[in-house]
Amino acid sequence: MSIQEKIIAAAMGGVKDLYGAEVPEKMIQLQETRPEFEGELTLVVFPLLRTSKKAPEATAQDMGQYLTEKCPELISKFNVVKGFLNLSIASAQWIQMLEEIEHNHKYGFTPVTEQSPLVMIEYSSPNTNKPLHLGHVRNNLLGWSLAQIMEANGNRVVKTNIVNDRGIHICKSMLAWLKYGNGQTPESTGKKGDHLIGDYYVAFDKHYREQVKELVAQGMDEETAKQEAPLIKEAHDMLVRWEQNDPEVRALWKKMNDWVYAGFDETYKALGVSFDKIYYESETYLEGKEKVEEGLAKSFFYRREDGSVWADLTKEGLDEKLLLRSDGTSVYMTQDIGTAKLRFQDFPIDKMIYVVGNEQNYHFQVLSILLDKLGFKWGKDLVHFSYGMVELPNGKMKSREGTVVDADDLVATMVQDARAMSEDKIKKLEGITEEETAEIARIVGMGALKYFILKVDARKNMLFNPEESIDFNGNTGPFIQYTYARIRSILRKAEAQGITIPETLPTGAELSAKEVSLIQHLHGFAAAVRQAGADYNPASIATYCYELVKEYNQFYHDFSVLREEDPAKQVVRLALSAAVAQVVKNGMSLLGIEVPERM
RNA sequence: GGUUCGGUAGCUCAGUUGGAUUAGAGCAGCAGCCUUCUAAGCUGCGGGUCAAGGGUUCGAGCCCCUUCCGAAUCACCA
Repeated sequence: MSIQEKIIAAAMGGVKDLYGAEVPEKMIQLQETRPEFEGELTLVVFPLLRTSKKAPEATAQDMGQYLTEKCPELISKFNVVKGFLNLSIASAQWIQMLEEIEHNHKYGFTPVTEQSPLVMIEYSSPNTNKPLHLGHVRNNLLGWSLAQIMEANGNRVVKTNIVNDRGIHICKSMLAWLKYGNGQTPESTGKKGDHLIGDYYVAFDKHYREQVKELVAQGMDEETAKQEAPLIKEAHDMLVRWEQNDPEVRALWKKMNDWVYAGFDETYKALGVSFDKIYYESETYLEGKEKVEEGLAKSFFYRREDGSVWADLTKEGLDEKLLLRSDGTSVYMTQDIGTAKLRFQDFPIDKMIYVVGNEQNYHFQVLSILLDKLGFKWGKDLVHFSYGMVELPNGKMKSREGTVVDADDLVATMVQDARAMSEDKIKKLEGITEEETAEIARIVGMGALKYFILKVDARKNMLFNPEESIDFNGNTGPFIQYTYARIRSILRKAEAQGITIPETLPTGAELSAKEVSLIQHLHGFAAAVRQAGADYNPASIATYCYELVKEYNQFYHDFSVLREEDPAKQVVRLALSAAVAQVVKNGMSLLGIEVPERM
């Protein structure tokens, strides 16, 4: 039972003994005491006034008296400010709490068992016609972090990726490669496959627009020209041949997609993300048609004279939604239904989370209704983890204007910056090798990038200015990593000096306010993990880590661990430091951020 | 126009189910602190009509209503 729970139980008893009435638990409002007042926990008595029929001060006084007399081992003293009863908790209680946290290396995490709910998280979901950019980076980091958080909350997690590997956009790249590629390959050019394909996508667009321009110059109106340009016709023709399983087109398609996948794999590896199961739209898009036919048979959907199939969602306050085109081919929605079908065949999903940008809020609103109608039990409560766009100072990223921030470039820049940053500092570290230096630069650079993105509330659009490098000081990933490295250094030195943390901590030591506050904050990790899971909110974990570390740095500045002469105080401080390091490491792992032993 | 989501310091962002005279961090600016466990740190100063107005109550940045500003979306594109 935690200290909070003990106090709440005692306070409920107090209300009954003092005022003769049972009150529900939520009437006992316990919160952390503000730093400017004495005490650690505060009981807000306003909700109890109706029961006590006394003034706030008098009620708080009653309760304070009762609690100190009833549980002297728990509460050492109290003070009353208006309707706020500030309680000082006995040092021994805090030390005991610290001991529990320090012993449990997975403190705050709920174990996963065979019976745990199965949560599938879809994220990343790239197109195979261009390399990943900053928007994908946000998606991947959020998806990965969310997966870690769900797992820490005791869910079995299946991370999945749906690759959009078919459609007109891939045909454009293929066609451009055939026309202008001269047989280039990733090997012959030394270029990552995804970047190579991206170049051809751009090349297609360039030539296509030239053709359109030419047709317009010949007097054709622009809309017609866009449809009549020979290149786009060829691309459409290629798509038809693809759908007809033309061996030549399929072979080219496979070859080029494989180049892209090899490129993506490198980027995913650098970002530290992975998937348990990858789906390809080329394999799922036909499945959706069957489900639509099923829905048609059950009259969930209807067919128009031209043959197209629609869902009427006006009763749900939405529009009518197209599910199959008049030529019988499927649209985006149909594919998502097909993918859902396959997924449910593969896994007994209890909850489905889609990590997809907020531009698709409407799509998922509709998808949820459709999946529910079609009998997917998780359809109704599917979670669209909707995140905002990454904007540049002059607006959105636009590939046509060349303002896209490339994922690989960004990663390389971050690691480079971290390297430059650490150059002079790291030399001070004893016996540092080139490998370790490079590894630290990687960890710190990625830490800065990941934290920069994840600390922002996912729902919000966020700003990235390529002109300004991402910070390494202040509220940043490296700041947190640095604190971890400092603690590890203390722990190494303590070990070398033969100072160890005993199984049972001495409870006699008097704790400073800063130490108590740190233990309290450590204790809050479990609640922070729970909250992050309930809200699907990685940013709250980032904030938690920052605040914990900020507090530890103050402690670090004001107190010494190794030079403390009272052995009881020393081991408590050592245990406190070890616990902070452990919680920081676990917290950062929920963000997919590694922590270095030295930096 | 409908729907959804945002608006907090010069800039980037926190702010748990409503709680305490003074709404917090970081960056940028200024001023201090390294013979002592790593200065990627610590301390201090300046900086705000929490978009505006009304309401609910012991109490509102947070809840309700109206208005203003911004974003996304409302395709036989994905």
